[in-house]
Amino acid sequence: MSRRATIADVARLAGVHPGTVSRALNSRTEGQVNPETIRRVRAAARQLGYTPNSIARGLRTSSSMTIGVIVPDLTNPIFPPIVRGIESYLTPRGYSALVVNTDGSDETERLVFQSLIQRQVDGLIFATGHQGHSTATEAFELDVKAVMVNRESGSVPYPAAVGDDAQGIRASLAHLAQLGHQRIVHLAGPTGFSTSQVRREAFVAGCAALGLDGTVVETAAYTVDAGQRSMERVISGGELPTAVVAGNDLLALGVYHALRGNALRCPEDVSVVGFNDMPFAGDFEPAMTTVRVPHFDLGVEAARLLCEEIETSVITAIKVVLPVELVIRASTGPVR
Amino acid sequence: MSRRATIADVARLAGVHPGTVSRALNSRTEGQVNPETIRRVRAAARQLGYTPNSIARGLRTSSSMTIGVIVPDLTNPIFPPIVRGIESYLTPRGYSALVVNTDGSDETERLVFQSLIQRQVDGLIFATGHQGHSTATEAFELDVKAVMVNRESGSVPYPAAVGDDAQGIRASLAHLAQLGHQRIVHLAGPTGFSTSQVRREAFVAGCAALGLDGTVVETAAYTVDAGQRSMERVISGGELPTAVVAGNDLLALGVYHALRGNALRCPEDVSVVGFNDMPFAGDFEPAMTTVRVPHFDLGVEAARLLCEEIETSVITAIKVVLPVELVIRASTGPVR
DNA sequence: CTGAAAGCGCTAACAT
DNA sequence: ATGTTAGCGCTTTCAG
Repeated sequence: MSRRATIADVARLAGVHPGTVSRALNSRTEGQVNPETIRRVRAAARQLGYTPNSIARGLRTSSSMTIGVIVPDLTNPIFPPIVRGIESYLTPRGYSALVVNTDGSDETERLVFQSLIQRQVDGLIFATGHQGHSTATEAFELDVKAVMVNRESGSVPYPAAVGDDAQGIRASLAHLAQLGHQRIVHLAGPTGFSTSQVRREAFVAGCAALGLDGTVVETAAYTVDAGQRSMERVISGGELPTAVVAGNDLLALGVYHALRGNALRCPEDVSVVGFNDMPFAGDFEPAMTTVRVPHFDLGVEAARLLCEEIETSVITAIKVVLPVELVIRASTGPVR
Repeated sequence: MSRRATIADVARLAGVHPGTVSRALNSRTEGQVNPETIRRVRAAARQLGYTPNSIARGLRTSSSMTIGVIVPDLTNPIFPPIVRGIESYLTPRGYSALVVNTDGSDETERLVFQSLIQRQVDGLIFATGHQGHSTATEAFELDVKAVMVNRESGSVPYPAAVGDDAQGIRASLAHLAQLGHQRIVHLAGPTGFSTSQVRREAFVAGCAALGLDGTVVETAAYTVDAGQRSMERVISGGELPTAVVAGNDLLALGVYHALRGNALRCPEDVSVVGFNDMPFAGDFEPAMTTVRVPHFDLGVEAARLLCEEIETSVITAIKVVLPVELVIRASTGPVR
């Protein structure tokens, strides 16, 4: 990469002072400079192929115009839409999103957090909230502006953009009750996540309200394997439920696998409801009944909350809850 | 965010010159400084919670330690694994990956390219290669170091990490021939992408070699909808093939939809082979026979090629081709 | 082994 | 409306 033109080169060619070039090229300050001069500066800049060096600008203005986004694993299909939503808000405002993965490890998260801080990010979006979230605590103590997305913080009063988990579970339960289901198992996501807790509590409350025989079964992680293992325990435990409300779609997929492995059919033997409506959930075998969470919009809202926090410099512990919608497909049917 | 400690603060506390702090804290130069001094500097740094400002360092060293990654759409399930592969190579080497989306628009790509250049990225990884790829041409002319991943460049001699597309198609054809299929349609991806072209040529050559009756049908994009539309044309066109080799899994999913919409069964009426083995391809209805492409490893190789280019400053127009593997599942069966 | 000094490219007071 | 000056935080010669 050959040496690139600087503001000094442009100034020389346009016959003005570097400071003037800076003012002429910045939309906020171009009002302070003669239109004719602006024209000359622009021409010189174009001729030299000048591109502002945002590193130098960032050093001077102490704002990098980049936002760190911390996700557990980009490969989990709910995160790409969230990230795209974040970018769709940030990009038009001149920010870039620096996305990093933690693989669910607090240790890794601390490392990537450090690297984001070194890069002088203007703010952080955590998709990794959980109880005892030490990185969020550290960020909070360092006065780093941040928000949570999808999951709420388990440890600090950062704003959050989340889906209406409780409503999603209530809708699932109502749907199952209407189909005649009575004995229902909830495969609860791992403890420590706000999503797991809210969904679990909504399940218990919902069963009580509808007079259903609900049982909560733990899972070790939000993964297909964990869902399969937990469901296999349910199956071998005797009394089969007629329906399963899974903590998310991955767990529901694990339920599919366990059912198939035990020559049980879905929905004929057991109905299954997922959560998230991850991409292609409608193409699974059987097409999955699940709760659609507006992940893209969650990303947009999180970015908006963060930008407001950055601009106003006040940490408003607001929570934005977006509505969810039960999508009924082929994995649920009448009890028989 | 309160004012953070700088190297000057550390120097003052440790009673040394800022230059010495810099040397003491940098692994490449710490050999030049007294161990006892290093200890004192480290203690002072820890006490102040000092974090190096990589923006300032980048300005001084004119290297940002960030790599731009340009993808069409993170929401397309083949890209997250590629991105993770890239990061897995870059992160341990101190680089960060700045991922941006183009949504397949050259205009958007030029914009994000500009923003990456302003951010002084040390190199670029394009997952967007195609014929007349103007952004790659621009990058090349600006002497920007870059590599291609998944698709080769249609316009400039940048190195590329790609899967063995031709081999994948040959394996698919051999599998279908063995099941007795004769009349086979290839749903070719849109022209202009190296993947489309290589797969299409391999299909034609493979059919000739195996004595199969192969027909190529165009698609407008690598999407489910485009696959469905093209397959519907095939179905309404009369003579139904006994098997379809789709340009990728999304197109194959579109074939599923078209078949279902016309009360045709897969694989009983038509066998279908996809390409990529995208996540959850085994959970579709029916479980998809497809060619597994090692996307994560493609990302690793691309990052490696780029780092070599950055370090040696020579653009070696190398191509790394990774092996692929046919994964046989339930969407292909004997002809009947 | 350490200090001194310069400067990466830019912006923002201040002065004119 | 434009020029002048200083300096963001760091690394890297050059001296000593």
